[in-house]
Amino acid sequence: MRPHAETRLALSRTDVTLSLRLVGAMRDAILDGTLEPGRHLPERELCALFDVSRSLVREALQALAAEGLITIVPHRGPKVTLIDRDAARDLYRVRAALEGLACAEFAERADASQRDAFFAAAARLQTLSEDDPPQRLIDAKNVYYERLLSGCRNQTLADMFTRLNNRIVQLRRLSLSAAGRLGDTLREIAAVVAAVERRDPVEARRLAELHVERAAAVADRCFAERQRSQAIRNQGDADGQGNI
Amino acid sequence: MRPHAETRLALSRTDVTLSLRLVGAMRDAILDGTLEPGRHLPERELCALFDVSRSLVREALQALAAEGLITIVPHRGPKVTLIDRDAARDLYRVRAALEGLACAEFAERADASQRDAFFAAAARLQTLSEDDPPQRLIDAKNVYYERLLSGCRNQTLADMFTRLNNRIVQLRRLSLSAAGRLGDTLREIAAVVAAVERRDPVEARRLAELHVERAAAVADRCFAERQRSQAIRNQGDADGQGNI
DNA sequence: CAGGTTATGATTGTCTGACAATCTGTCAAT
DNA sequence: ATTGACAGATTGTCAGACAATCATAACCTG
Repeated sequence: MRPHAETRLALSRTDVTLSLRLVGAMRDAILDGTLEPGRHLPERELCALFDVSRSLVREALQALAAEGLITIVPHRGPKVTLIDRDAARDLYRVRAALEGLACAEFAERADASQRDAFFAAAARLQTLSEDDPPQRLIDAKNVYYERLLSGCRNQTLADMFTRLNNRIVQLRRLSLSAAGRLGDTLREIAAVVAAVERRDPVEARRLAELHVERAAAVADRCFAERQRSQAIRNQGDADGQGNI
Repeated sequence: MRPHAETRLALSRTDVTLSLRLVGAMRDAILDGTLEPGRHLPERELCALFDVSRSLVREALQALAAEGLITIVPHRGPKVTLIDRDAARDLYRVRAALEGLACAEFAERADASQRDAFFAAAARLQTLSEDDPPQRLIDAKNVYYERLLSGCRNQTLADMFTRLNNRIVQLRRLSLSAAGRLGDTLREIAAVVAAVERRDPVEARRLAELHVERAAAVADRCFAERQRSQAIRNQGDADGQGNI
């Protein structure tokens, strides 16, 4: 399993089948907001949209449902999972634990080149400001996490974190735009990176958890505001998503 | 989402369709070892085994693959995921983080009845000894975890932990039988429960993590022994499972 | 008009059969 | 023994069919 010389030469066995590409395409469409949260997704519509047969659509739906990105209610069809305030809180708490673990693992296990790559991504992140286009920020953060996870040498952690993060993406679209938050974010991350740099897993973990908790608080405040402004007009579709 | 009175009366919308029952049946078959780890699973064989069509089998396979219980290599078909030593280590590290979080959350958020139920399960666990049939031990542990998770009031955490635990089950079949381990296990758990009882989330978390780390060490030792005894006879199917 | 009932259309759940693409193993040829 | 070609088995993908169920509109009935 550990990459030997030959492993580098092997062509990727993934992404060859239509099935896999479909799952990827649907996932992307959900993550980038093309398929909005809460949206109902009739199978035939998906067939037309991606130009594949119903079999493939249904297989892909099963996979995405297992990832939590869509929610299937029997006989009623799939919907893009909608995250309410409580669910968001839940997600962030788990994320705090996983991100903390990731930072600790990285601090302990990453090799020199993985550390270099990670610090480079962290430095790149610090150069950004609120004026930059949001996509650039998102990309930079993705690279940062990608390298963090790859240095952990823990595939299970990487998979679980990535999935969790995917589910949170739609929230970030709201909470990241919170005014003045970027500065705090970068400071918090810098502290984490510093701890990682001096190979202090305990402190890296603590700071990473703190960072996520702060982000969660911001997100929760966004929910509170949205809730207040939207008043009491939405009770029809507020449920129907808890039991994934 | 929070269980109100009506929620208790609602009939489970789940488990009605054949599809869902199939996934459950296949999951059970993997967890109880009927389908051994590493075993190749041709679709037609599964069709015959569960008496359903290929469509359903393929959908179920997608779901289980997303859970990590089976591994699908394109054009080569599905296999029951085999967990090697490194993967086991990875799983246990994540589990330590999640179990620690769960205990902390429970200590902070469980209500009186959830605490009662949990303590009862913990007490039941303490009554067991190495002489009891292993199935009874497994059942008791399952109840313990079930109540722990339900008291966390965090569905995401419950789902992720349950899945992780499912993947670890096949390991437990080996490591739990480690001689003399049960006493330690029970002592460690008792310490966790005590911390939960006095509502000390920080300590509960620390002790839970410690407990899982100990279990991981035992499992790793089992791997080391098995590796030494099995020598070098298995290189044909040792790989083929890293990239889930 | 309110409230419940039935008919209707749309969507999902499940099966079957088909065929191309790909893998695995065999067997002959060098 | 290595190479190459071939055959059988398995997966990947599609299309079509029909029953079960849901959502809704039309319909009674009081």
